[in-house]
Amino acid sequence: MQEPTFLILTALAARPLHGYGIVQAVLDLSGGDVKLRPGTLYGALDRLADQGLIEVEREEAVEGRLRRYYRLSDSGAATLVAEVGRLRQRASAAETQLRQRPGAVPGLSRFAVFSAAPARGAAAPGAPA
Amino acid sequence: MQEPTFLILTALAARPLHGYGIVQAVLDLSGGDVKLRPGTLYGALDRLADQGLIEVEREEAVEGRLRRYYRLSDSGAATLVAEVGRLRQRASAAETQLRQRPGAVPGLSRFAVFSAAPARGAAAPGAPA
DNA sequence: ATTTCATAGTTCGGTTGCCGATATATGCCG
DNA sequence: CGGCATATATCGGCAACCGAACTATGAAAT
Repeated sequence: MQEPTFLILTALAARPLHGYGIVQAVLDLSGGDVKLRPGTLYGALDRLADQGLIEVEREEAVEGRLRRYYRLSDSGAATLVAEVGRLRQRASAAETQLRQRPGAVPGLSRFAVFSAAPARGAAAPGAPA
Repeated sequence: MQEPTFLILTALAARPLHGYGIVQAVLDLSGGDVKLRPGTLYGALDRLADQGLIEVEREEAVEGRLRRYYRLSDSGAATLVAEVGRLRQRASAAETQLRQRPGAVPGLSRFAVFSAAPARGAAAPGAPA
């Protein structure tokens, strides 16, 4: 599963949202670095609905504009939970490997490798761009 | 960055490997669920070398068979570290959202949502397939 | 002796999912 | 009145991955 798809499921995990609401939620959840394009969003929405991971909850007409609300299905939630485990496992595996890297300083992992709050664009100390 | 690419960088983080060695390392690191296809592997290797994330360390001829060893560059290591932070952030965001999900039992997160060891194929308790 | 498997790499066609642009429509703000 | 935020639909193109076929050697199994 790719990042945009993962973030769409994530956005819908807390509550049903309509397309544009998903765009905003994903922007927020990703810390501002993933802005879903219409082609990505509606393509993914159709695909995920086909796969049964999400469902149309209801359709609302607000001021002439259509709002189609999507809800995460139970199967979608289970898929997302599995995917979270997968991401965590991948992150741990990479970290373990990086610690064995020639030149790696074992005791410095809590400085060099952050565990949350990515601080986008911040280079690892001592690691050249 | 997609999963196969991430795992290739991960495999090379500890030490240089040749193509076939990467396939085995990725299989191991992913807990057996990612078996790199040749098309994926050699395509990714060329691309990553172009991007400067990996470098050819040396070429060896063992019993008529060529072995081309690749090494993770400093820039590749920095990219991988950033990617690990990204994965962790995504995982946390999804978990936070899932806890707000209608029907989610707050105190049950350590049962329902595992933090490591995905246990592939295991459904979330109470969640239908 | 021959087949099969593991190792090791190359190439090519096909599919999927994402990107980017365009289009449509309404209401608000300057 | 033009631009912006809201809201969805659609289309062409591309990048990355998948799957299969091919070459080649040595070891193990039949």
